[in-house]
Amino acid sequence: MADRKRIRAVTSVDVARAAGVSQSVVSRAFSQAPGVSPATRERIEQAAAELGYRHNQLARGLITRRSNLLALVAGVLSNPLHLSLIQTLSRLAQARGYRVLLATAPDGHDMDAAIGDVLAYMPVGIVAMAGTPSAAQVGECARLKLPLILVGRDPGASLVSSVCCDNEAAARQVAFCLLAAGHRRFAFLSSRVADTAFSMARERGFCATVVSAGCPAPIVVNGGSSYAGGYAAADALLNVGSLPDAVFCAGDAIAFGFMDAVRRDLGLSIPDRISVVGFDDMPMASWASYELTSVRQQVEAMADAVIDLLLSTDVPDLGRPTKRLVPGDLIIRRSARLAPPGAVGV
Amino acid sequence: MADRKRIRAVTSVDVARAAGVSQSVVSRAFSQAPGVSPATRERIEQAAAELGYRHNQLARGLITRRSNLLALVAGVLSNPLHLSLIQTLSRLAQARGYRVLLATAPDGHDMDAAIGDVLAYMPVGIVAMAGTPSAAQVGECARLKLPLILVGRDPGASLVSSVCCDNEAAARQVAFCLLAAGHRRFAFLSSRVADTAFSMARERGFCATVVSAGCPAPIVVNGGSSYAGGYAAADALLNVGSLPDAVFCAGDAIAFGFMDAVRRDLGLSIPDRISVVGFDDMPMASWASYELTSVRQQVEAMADAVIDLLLSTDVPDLGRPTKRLVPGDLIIRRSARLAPPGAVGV
DNA sequence: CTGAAAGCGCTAACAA
DNA sequence: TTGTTAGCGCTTTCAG
Repeated sequence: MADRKRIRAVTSVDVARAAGVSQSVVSRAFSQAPGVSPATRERIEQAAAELGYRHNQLARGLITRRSNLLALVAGVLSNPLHLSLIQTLSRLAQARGYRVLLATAPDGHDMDAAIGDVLAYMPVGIVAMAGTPSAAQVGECARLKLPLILVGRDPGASLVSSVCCDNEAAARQVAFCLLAAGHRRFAFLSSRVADTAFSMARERGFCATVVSAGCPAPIVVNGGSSYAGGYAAADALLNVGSLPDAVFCAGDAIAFGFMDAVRRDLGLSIPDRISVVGFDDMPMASWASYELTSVRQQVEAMADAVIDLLLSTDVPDLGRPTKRLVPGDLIIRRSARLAPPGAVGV
Repeated sequence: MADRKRIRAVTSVDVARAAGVSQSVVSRAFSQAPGVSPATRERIEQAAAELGYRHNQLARGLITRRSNLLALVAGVLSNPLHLSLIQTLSRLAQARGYRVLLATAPDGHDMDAAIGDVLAYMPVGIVAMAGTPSAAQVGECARLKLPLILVGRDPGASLVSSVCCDNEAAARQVAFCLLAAGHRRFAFLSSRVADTAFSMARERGFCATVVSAGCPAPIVVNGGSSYAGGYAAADALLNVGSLPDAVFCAGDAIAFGFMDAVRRDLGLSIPDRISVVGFDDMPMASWASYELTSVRQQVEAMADAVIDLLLSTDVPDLGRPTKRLVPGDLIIRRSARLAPPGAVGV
C-alpha cells in the first residue's frame, strides 16, 4: 500500500517521520517561517538531506496561490540586449527565491495569448519585453492584482507600469555634445518600421534639441533597424542633398551599415568628414573597425528596477502606473567629434 | 462562507455548476481526455469562457507529477546563438503545450544547484545549455527518470544525451574546401580558454584533414573567443613566421578581429592574400565590411531534436545516452577562396 | 458518457 | 514551540 504509486517521491511527511516531528513543523522549517527551534530545524534539515527531500513548489504554489515564478513574456527577441536582460532578470529573480517562466509570443501574434497561458501558473508577476500587451490584458492583470511591467519600451498611452531607458534624454545629450563640437547639419536614421516607440523617442529628443539650438531640423531617414537600412541611408542622404555633419542612429546596426557605406562607397573619413553616433552599444561598437560612440542602456539597473517594482508592489496601480526611466550612458569612442557630456553640462 | 477567501479564483467547480455537470467532466474536457460528449464539451467551454476560467497548472501538475514545464538550465549566455536557441526551444515547447522554466547558473557556479532548484517544479525534462551538469547530477536525473539533454556542446565523457552541431564534420568540410582551392599553409584560431569542447572538436576536424592531405599541421593560436583575441592572433602568427594561406576561426568574433588586423594593420587583402573562415554565422558575418564565409549552426533543427528527444523518451537511457549531431551549413561569402562543398564531394 | 470520492504535497489557522 | 486539521484545484479510479 505504501508503494502502490510508481515512484513515491520523498515528501515532507517522510521527513517528519524521520526527524520525529509533525509534518507541519517540517513545512515551517522549509518555508523560512519562524516558530521552529534551532535544534528541531537542524534535525529536520539533516533528515531531509539524507532522504533527498525536495520542497515541492507545485503544492506550495497551489495553496499559497503564488508559484514563486516570475513570468517573462516576450515577443520576437533579436537584440543582444534582450539576452542580457533575460539573464540579468533571471539572476536577480533567483537571488530573491523566484524563478523565471518564459513565454514567447510567436512572430506576428500579440502577447495576450502568452500572458493568458502564463496566468495558469500563478506567477508573482509578469514582465513583458519586446512587445506590448493590449489594454484589455493589462486590465485583466490589474483585476487579478498581478503586477505587470513593461521593460525596454515606452508604454505610450497604455496604462502599464514600465521600466525603460530614457531614450529622449539620451538623445538630447547626444545632440548637445554634437552641437558643442560645432556640428550644425544633422540627420537621424530612424528604425520606425521595426518599432515606433523607442525610435520615436530618440528622434524627438534629438531633433528638438538640434532645432532649439537654432540649427535646421535634422533630415530623418527611415530605413528599418538593420545594417542594410543604415547602408542604404547614405545614398538616401545624398539624394536629398549633401551629407550632413553628424548622424545619430536609432540603433548600432544602422550605424555600422552607415559607416561602411560612407567609408567604402563614398570614401569619406569618419569622424573627420562626418560624425556618427549609435544607440545600444552592442559588443562590436568597441571593435577596431568601428569604434562607435554609442548610448549604452544600463541593463543591470533596468533589471533591478523591474524586480524591485514587481516585488515591492502590493497592489498594482491600475490607472496610475509607475514609469521608471533609467538613464543611458554615452560611451565615447572615435566615430564622432563631440564634447564630453561633462563639458556641456548634460 | 463562500467569499471568506480573498479573491476566490474561478475553479473547475464553478464551471461545472454553471454548465450543469460534475466537476470531473470539466476536468476531462480540459485535459483533452476522451469520454466527453461533444454537446457537453461545448457547454463546458462556453461556461468556462463566460466565467473566465483558467486551467490551474499548479494543481494539475501536483496530481499528475508533471508540471508541463520544460526546464532550461543555462550557464553564462553570451552568444547570439543562445538567444535564438532559447526562443526556438520556447516556441516549439509551447506548440506542444509546454512552457519553459528558465534557471541560470550564476557566473562561476556550476549548474548543479540550478538543476536542483528546477526539480522542485517537476519539469517534464531538462535542457542544459552553455554549461555542463556534473556526473552526479546526471545520475540523479536518470534516477528520477527525468530526461536531461545537453544542447550545443559535446558531452565528452559525460553520460548525458546531447544535441550538438557536428563541429568536427563541419571543420573537415571547411578544410576540404580550402584545400581544394589550393591553400597549403593553414592556421586555426582557437578559443580554448573560453570553452574547450566545441573549439577542440573544430580544431581536431580541421587539423586532421589538413594533415592527411599532406600539408603541414596548422599553426594553432589560442587567444580566447573574442574579437580582441582574433586581432591579436595576426601578430602572433607573424611572430611565429609568415602568415598562412588560410585561417579557420573557432568563432566569428575571432574572425572579425583577425580580418581587421590583417587589413588595417598589415594592409593585406582578404581573400587575395589570405582566406578567412569563421564559425556560427553571426548576423554581421553578412555585413559588407566582412562578408565572412562561416559555418552556420542549424538552430531550428537542433531545437527540434532537443524537443523530440525530450518528449519521446520514455525512459532516459542512463549509461546509453543518445547523441544527436546536427550538420553545420557552410555559408559561402567572400572572405575565403574556396571550392564549393559540392565540388569536392563533402 | 457521467458522477462521487479519494487524494497529490503542501500551508495556515487553531489548539495544545 | 509543536501538533491537528482542513483545504488549495485538480486528476483519476471506480460505480452508475
